[in-house]
Amino acid sequence: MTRRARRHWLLKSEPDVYAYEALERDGRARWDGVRNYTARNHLRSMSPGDPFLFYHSSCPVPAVVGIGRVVSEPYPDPTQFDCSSPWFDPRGSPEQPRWWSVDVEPIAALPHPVTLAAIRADPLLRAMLVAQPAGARLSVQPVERTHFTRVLRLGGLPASVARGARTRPPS
DNA sequence: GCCAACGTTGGC
DNA sequence: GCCAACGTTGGC
Repeated sequence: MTRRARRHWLLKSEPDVYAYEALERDGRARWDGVRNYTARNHLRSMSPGDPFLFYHSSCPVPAVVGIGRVVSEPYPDPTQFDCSSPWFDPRGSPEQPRWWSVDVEPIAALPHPVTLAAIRADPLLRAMLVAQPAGARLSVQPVERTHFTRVLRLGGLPASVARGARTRPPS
């Protein structure tokens, strides 16, 4: 059986709403509520095992603060069917879902968060979408492997951390 | 709080 | 299909 190469991603969250620490606390979370078609398309092309950068946005110091991994296949975002949810969307039906989710788990916090300013200041990183005016607002972004590795290096994590199976200690 | 950038909606 | 109006995101 052949496996497709891992893709790398960047997921944004406002720390006031759902911080990286919350993902560590929860151990696993559904990444739902994405209501942008480009971001949706990225979500839908994720595969279990794909690593991602966890980025804090709309806060005093926007930064990549941790990494995690996708742990499910993409599936219809249940909040679109829930009329009590703020993300309810009557245009989506179980037969023809409009919005998608994946489940994610934390891998590790970055010992040194990599700030947006640092990304822009680094010749190897400044091409990242998150640093571009055109990409800054996209909440689910693809990340090049070289960029992913570089962020880990600047953040003080060995690259092997993202490759291993489960690195969090059992609790 | 301001504002630039961009996505979405809806009239035509 | 075009485009103006509007809403949202997110850095500063």
